Amino acid sequence: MSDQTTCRRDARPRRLILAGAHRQPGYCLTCGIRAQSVCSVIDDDDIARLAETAVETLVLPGRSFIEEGAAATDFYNITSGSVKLFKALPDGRRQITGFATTGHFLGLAVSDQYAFGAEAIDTVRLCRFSRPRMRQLMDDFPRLERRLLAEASNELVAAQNQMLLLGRKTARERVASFLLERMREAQDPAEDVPLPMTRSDMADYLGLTIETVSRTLSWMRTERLVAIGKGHTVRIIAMERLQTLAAGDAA
Amino acid sequence: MSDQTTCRRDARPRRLILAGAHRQPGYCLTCGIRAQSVCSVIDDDDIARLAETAVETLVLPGRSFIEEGAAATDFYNITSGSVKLFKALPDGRRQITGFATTGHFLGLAVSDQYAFGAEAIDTVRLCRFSRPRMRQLMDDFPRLERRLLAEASNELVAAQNQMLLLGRKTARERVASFLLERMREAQDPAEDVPLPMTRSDMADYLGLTIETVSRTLSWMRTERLVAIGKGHTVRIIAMERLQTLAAGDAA
DNA sequence: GGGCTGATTTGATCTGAATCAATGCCTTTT
DNA sequence: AAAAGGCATTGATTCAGATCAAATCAGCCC
Repeated sequence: MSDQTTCRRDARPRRLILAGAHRQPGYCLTCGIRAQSVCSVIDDDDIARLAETAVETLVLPGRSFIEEGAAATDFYNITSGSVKLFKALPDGRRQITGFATTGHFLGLAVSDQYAFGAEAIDTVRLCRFSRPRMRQLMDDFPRLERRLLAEASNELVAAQNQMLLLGRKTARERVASFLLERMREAQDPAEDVPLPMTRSDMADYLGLTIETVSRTLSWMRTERLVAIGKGHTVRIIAMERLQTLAAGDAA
Repeated sequence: MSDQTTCRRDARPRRLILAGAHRQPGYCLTCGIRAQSVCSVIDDDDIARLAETAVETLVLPGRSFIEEGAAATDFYNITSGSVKLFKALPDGRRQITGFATTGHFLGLAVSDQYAFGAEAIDTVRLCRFSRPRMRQLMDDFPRLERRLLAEASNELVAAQNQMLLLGRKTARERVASFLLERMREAQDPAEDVPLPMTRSDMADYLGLTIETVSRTLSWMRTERLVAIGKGHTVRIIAMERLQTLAAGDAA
């Protein structure tokens, strides 16, 4: 743990640059997740402008690509994989402020510097947009700025819900809320809820400890609220009871 | 307490409408806080457009003007007074997500409905802008939308800091952080820190109880970190020690 | 298959803050 | 001026979750 912490603090963010900027519009034209991301507001006619701005990046599991406090030079759009966003205290205490996945746009919560760090949970692919270029795109395409404002609004709503959870919910209510949120985020809600992150990450997101997260999941299994599957998945069995618990409505 | 809670839940938001929309640009031209608010991006030449959109509103202490879950019809700009923004659970547990004061623009954290409630701490004056009209202004004045995106970004940064506080800080660290934040918000940082809200509100903001907030302030007084003044003010005595405590850096 | 490492679960004990209770203080009302 | 009401402080006790410790599990590598 101490070795990992040291390594994480001193290591420069490492990632593979695939090929630098792709100057051909085909890059963005063939993007599989364009429809669900902020890029969808740019028409096919103008797609070259977008493509010349985007730099595709691969980040290996456990590697970070945004360092808290660093100068805010870029925006990022996640094209595949899972990312944890976090803030840390000097003694290593950590609060994960969000989990981001395919289609999430990162970089709105900044002033001059990044207010958070970002680290890949599994293998992650990103498009990186430099802030000056993005600024120019926003000026040229007002729809883009409008879309970013909508993204920011959604993030603010989510942040307020997280504050309520952290400030006032019990451990059980927090874990229940977390499972339901993960389910909503999944591409196919009918399947098992994918939980690619560790118990430690969940704890850092919920303001709890690893042991309490584990204990609570075990309690839910015993109460037949969920079934804990293999390969980092959870199946929700008693959906309404879980929702009642998450809403703070249990008797 | 229960009587107040009941009243607060059932009462329709009450406020005084001063005179309806002011159709004369003089209204916004003479606004004392325009320079520090989002309205500053609108030039004097175009001020009539702004004035015809703004509805001045007076809200008495204790009254709410935004109801969580209601249809999001308006934005608000605070022109004087203090406001608490909050989310509530069914059993009355409450999390204050922010304190807003002069110059704060409210209404960005919404989807179709308001995700939070807002209530006046003291006498509050507001300008209200209907969302359709504001939408039109944003289209006509791209600077405005850009400014709102910057406001949203700042709010996201603040939200992340609040998540860190709620998720990982001790009670002492929380109260210290709160005092420093209030000091930064005050118009004149050289004077005593104004705390117009009750201990209960502080507790709901910090994820603590009334007693813990009071105990912690008393401890700080005993340790000569602060002096607790009359009329809802606190004077910070040992600034650096308080900053160290708030940063989670105390030994 | 065996060994190793990191993650997860489980058990026992501890603790920071919550809860409950009472008192004090300040402001408003009569 | 006295009473009432609301807020703040203080003391005693309790408790939800943290901390500490150990056992088990899962995945990877040889």
